[in-house]
Amino acid sequence: MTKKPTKTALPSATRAGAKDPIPARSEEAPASNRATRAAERRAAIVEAAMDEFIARGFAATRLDDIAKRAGVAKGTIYLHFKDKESMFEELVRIVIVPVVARLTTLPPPTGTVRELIETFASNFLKEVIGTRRGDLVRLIVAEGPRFPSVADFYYREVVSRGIAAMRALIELGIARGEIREKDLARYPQILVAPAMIAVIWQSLFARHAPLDAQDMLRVHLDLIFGERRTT
Amino acid sequence: MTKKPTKTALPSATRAGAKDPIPARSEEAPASNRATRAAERRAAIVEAAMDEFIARGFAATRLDDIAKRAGVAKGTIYLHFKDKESMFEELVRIVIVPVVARLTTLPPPTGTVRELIETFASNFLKEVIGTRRGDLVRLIVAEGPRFPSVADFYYREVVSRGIAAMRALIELGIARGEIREKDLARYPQILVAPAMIAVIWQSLFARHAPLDAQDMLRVHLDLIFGERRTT
Amino acid sequence: MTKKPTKTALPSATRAGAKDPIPARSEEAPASNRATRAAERRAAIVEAAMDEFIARGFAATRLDDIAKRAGVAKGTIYLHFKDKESMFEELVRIVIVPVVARLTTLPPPTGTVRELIETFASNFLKEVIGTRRGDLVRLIVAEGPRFPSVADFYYREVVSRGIAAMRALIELGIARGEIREKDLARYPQILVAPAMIAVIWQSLFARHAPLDAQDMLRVHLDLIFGERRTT
Amino acid sequence: MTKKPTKTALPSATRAGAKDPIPARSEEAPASNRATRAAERRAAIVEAAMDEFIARGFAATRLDDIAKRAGVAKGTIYLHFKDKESMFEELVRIVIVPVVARLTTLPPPTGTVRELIETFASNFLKEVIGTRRGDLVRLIVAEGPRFPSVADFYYREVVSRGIAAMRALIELGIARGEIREKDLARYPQILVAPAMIAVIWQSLFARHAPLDAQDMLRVHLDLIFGERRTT
DNA sequence: TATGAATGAGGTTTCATTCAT
DNA sequence: TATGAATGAAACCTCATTCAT
Repeated sequence: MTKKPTKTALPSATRAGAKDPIPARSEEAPASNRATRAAERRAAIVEAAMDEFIARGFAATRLDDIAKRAGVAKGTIYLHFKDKESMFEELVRIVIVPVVARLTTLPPPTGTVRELIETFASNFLKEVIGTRRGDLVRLIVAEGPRFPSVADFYYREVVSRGIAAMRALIELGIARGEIREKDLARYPQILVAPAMIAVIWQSLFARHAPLDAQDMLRVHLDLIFGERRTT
Repeated sequence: MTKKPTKTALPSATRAGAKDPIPARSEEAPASNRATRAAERRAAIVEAAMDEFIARGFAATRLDDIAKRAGVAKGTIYLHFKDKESMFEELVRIVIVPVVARLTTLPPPTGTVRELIETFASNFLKEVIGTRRGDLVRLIVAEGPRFPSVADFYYREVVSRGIAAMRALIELGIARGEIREKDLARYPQILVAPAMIAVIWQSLFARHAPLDAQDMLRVHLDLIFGERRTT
Repeated sequence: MTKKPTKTALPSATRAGAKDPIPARSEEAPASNRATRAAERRAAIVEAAMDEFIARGFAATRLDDIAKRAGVAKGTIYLHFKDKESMFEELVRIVIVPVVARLTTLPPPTGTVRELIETFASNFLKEVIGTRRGDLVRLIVAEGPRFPSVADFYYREVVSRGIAAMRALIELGIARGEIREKDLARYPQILVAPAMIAVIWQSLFARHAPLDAQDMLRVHLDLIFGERRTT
Repeated sequence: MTKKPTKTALPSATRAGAKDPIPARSEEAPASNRATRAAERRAAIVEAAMDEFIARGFAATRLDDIAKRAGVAKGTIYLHFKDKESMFEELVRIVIVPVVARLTTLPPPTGTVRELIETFASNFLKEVIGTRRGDLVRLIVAEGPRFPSVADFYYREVVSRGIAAMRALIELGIARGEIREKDLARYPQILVAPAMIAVIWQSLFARHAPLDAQDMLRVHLDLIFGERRTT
């Protein structure tokens, strides 16, 4: 018994339909050809790697664990990624791109600006706070300085777009007279700051003092729109 | 690499006292005895370790580099710290405690609440943004989940106190009629959120889009206090 | 820098023909599949480790030397054993088990009890004295107190069985009238004591005063069986 | 370890009269001068080192622990011993010499040979079994091969003398007709073998199966002297 | 003589990466 | 394409020894 049998026994099936729509259609597509199999494996690796990187950070994550969690051999990872570092960099892209894609498919703006922002923020909080996507934000904050390409990508794809979108909304609100503070358009960061804080708070301090992010956001919007809103 | 020998630049400090009855020690190099030397070394290690941990994160930091940067041998570190992990945990305490101590030495509250907050925040930004203390915040965000004791300590010593202090100020502002949004007292996090965002922004995105934290804070305070203030 | 740079200086030459039956059988062993190769490596590590542990004791043995002697990389050892300590513990089992297995395949007891014991002891001495198995006994004596599990295992598998077997023989001898000293059955240790002493003597004092273990044993049996036997 | 120990060459002068009568006269010599203090420290180091070496073996013993146990600073050890290896070698001498000295001051042989041996053996067992002296035997068995000078010294001072003394006794017994087995004089080891076994048994297996060494020895002597003795 | 902080070589162990199958 | 045994550089940590006090 010199070796731990491990086996972990959680092949890709385990988290099957849980996250993205990609993997584990094995029963309905038994004839899965080679390309499909490869794509499934790659997806499994991506899933597993995200989980591990989020849980441990880049340096402390072992490829061995990723392989086990993905249900592939260690060497297989190198068929899909050049090395650990570029895997991490690609990963962030792979995970972020569909999120951005979905967000940029904005619903047609209807209602007041406050309603728009409130709806958007509410969805954001629901989909991010306490989820893996929230941890991804924390991961980027953590590893950004050591992975400038990751920080750059994140800024380009997420932050700058988000800031621009917020600015557009703020300007609309100002034009419509919903927002009085005109300088807010220069700092859309203020709009999202509480949401970011909520995400980080959740990871670090939730067990000491739970934070009702939705309610906090409502108070914040009251500050900006200067009125009370009964939710 | 990151090495920076430093050498601590200890002057020769001709140890006197015990033997030579003719001291002849320079008045500016006071009795560098063994305990003092040890304390200096420990301080050098703390400095070096903070730099390395901030630059690389916990897992990627090599004790070898810390030793080189501190100008001591590898083994010397183990005279002061049990192992890498407890060194990290102690480090956060060592660096945070004096900061907290200074902040809790509150200046006598004079002027309007807005002036109080503005002064405090301005000092905070000046002393934190872009400094190692700001990076420490990012480090805690990054490593917190893997070092619960660090997150706990930070919450207990910094976050909970800061929240309490902010809440007191907010309630004072509400009582004095400076702040209209009464619910703000329930979420002092809103007050500090832009400052936190500024700290993180500085680490990650400053080179893409510099952020005038002081000005942003002024806008934020305008939202809260509902008036324009000429700085 | 208190010790010489070591140099080890025991390249593959050391174990030359001694243990590796492994290589260069390319034409007759085409079926050397991965599992077989792994088993061979494991066996090589076991061999090398036994040699090193016997030569230096547990604490002074370097895994580096074991690896070199076994012709594998240092990391390979950790594919087969959890760490140095459990390697040592397993090793003792690995080496002892087949010996015990062979001994418990008792030959059919024929002849007088003295003949039985004499044959058994003679074989024992031939197979143990001056061989690595003898050194293993010394190793267990040396490390036993620091490895209770090893001492326990050795007691359970070897000592208690050996004692029981000796006791059975003694009782048979008493019943048949060959042995007069009835109390001997209470202390079968007396029967084997000279053999143990011979093993230890061989390791420590042979170069000062060689000991004819076979002859000594004959004298000892004369004491027990009370008669002269012409060998 | 890679260094050959040896270095032997310690002439008897080294420890000349230095160590036997030394220790602990602190209460009767309150004016303990420097030489006395040094001798006391040295004795404390010897005591502590023996305990540690016996408990852990040579390689696993830390000078730090010896120093702590002896109540001196680590550096002090180097004022008394050249290094760890020669300390170990000297230690064995220091501890063994007075024992040998006492044993060689034999009481005048009176009574039957069996009585002589019985008395001697009884004292031996009482003073050795389960005491640190017994562990010293095990220590020498353990470290002997790596410290030839220790094994040599032990053989010269203890083993060869003991064998010679036993042989003389056996020959006396044969001459007096107490011992019938004349060949026993060629293997005095047989006489002491059970005692040695008892010593080792005590260290390793006592908790599994306690051994009444005194009683075992009586049975053994019955074998040799061919008679029953009522104790 | 005594101290103990400091050293740094060397030990054990880990893990990203390779490569024969 | 996939595997996973094997590698070996490099990390953490220990501890015999030195030396300034």
